[in-house]
Amino acid sequence: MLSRAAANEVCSPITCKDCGIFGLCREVNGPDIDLRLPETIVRNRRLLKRGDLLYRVGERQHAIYAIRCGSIKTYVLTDDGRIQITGFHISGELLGLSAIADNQSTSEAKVLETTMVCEVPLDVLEMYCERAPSVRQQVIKIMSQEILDNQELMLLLGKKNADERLATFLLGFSRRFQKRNYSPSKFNLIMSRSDIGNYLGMAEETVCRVFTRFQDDGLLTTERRQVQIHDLARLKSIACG
Amino acid sequence: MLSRAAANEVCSPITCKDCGIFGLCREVNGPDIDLRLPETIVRNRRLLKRGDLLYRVGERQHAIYAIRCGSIKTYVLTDDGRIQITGFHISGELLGLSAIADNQSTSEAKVLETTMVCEVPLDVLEMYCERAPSVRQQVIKIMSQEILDNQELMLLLGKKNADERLATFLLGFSRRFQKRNYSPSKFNLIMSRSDIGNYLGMAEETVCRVFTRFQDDGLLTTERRQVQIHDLARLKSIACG
DNA sequence: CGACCTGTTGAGCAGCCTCAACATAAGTGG
DNA sequence: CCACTTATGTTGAGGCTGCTCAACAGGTCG
Repeated sequence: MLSRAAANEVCSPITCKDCGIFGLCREVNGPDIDLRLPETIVRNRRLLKRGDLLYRVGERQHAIYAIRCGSIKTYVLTDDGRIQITGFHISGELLGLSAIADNQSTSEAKVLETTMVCEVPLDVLEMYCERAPSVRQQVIKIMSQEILDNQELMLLLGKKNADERLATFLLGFSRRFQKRNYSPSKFNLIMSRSDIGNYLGMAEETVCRVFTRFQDDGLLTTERRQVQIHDLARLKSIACG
Repeated sequence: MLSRAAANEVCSPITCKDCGIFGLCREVNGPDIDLRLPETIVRNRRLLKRGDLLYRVGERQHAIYAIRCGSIKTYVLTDDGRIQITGFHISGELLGLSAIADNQSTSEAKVLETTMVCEVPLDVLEMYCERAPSVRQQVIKIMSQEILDNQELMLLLGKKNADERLATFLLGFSRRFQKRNYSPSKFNLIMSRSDIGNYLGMAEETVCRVFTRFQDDGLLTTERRQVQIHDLARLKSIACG
């Protein structure tokens, strides 16, 4: 069997091509070339290992980040330390958008596996938003998309039962992997059962039980974090929106 | 006792002063006057009555909206028609930001009481984003703030119990009314118990029961939608983040 | 090899939901 | 203006989904 890293993602030599702001970089080097912006929008790259915090609550935040390869979870906290995971982010996705409001992060980002991120300082981003219309439009589009994703999670947390939650979760990952030309029916989950449960608003044990039930029903096969979906259609009907 | 409308909001003659894009309008008429933008950013105003839909799922959406006076609830739906209310919006707030991603609304907006909205077409907004840096920054800030608010709701839906949910909800409204120079401790809720329950991910009956318990504990007094909070500090400690 | 982390399964319980009945306010039409 | 209908809010009883606590198996890593 493939190792976890090999199955989902492969880190290639550092280029701007695969990062979440690929579009931004492309625009800078392409259609808007008349702007003669001397440098790339990415000012720094950082290599992080499992458990590292990319940013934490209350910290001043001067940049947004794009994941080049690897994966990161983001979460918010209650006063007494309870955690709600708000997203699992994989290569090509942007992080830190909620900090733009007041340059201060209200959430935390923890690295799940060895991860490379591209850093875009907020002032550089602002400069590009000023000069490159397509960059500006893309930033707004990405933020709008994040609001949309959050709405879907709220629907899940507020109105779905355990089966629907897990089915929705698996479908989401299936689609995201497919978009990156990985298999939509066979993939490695990058996070623990406990993290899945936290994200979906249910106990770790309940996640296990639903996985077991899905497996007994012939919907899928699991072996720890490796998932093989056998009946995407039925999974969709369970997920229900 | 004051009527519901009179207690919370008073509609003044139509100016741009009180709407959510006041800042935008101000900028257009102020610091960036050198831009010589001929018109105001608001192109249309609409008067809506209780039950009207401002926009609905799947509809093409060409504008965002600012509430001048009144109130509107927004919600998303599952395939089988379950609803999750994602927000209650009052005067001065912006709606429809999630539609920018693909010019199509994935949520619905239903009017709770007679309401006046200002309409800003997306292309006009884009034009102002191009020419007025402060408008651009403000739009991004507002979207960032919405992401932040949604994160708080996810925390509530995923990790809080019934008491914490209602306390958090009441505090949120207390703060919003205070920001508008209304009393933070005495106000009219603009929505039904059923809507509160839906928003907070709990049954209408549970909302009632928690209200009753809070009242028995001397935290507050209610009479239908009129709420008087007696112990904001204790409510805060219950809300827990 | 032992310590630890992660995942799985069982038993019992509790918080909240569902269903039902009723009270009161608000809306509607004659 | 009143009688009727409808919408909204409140309270009770009982049941169910999913949580908590606990034990254990299998990987992983020093």
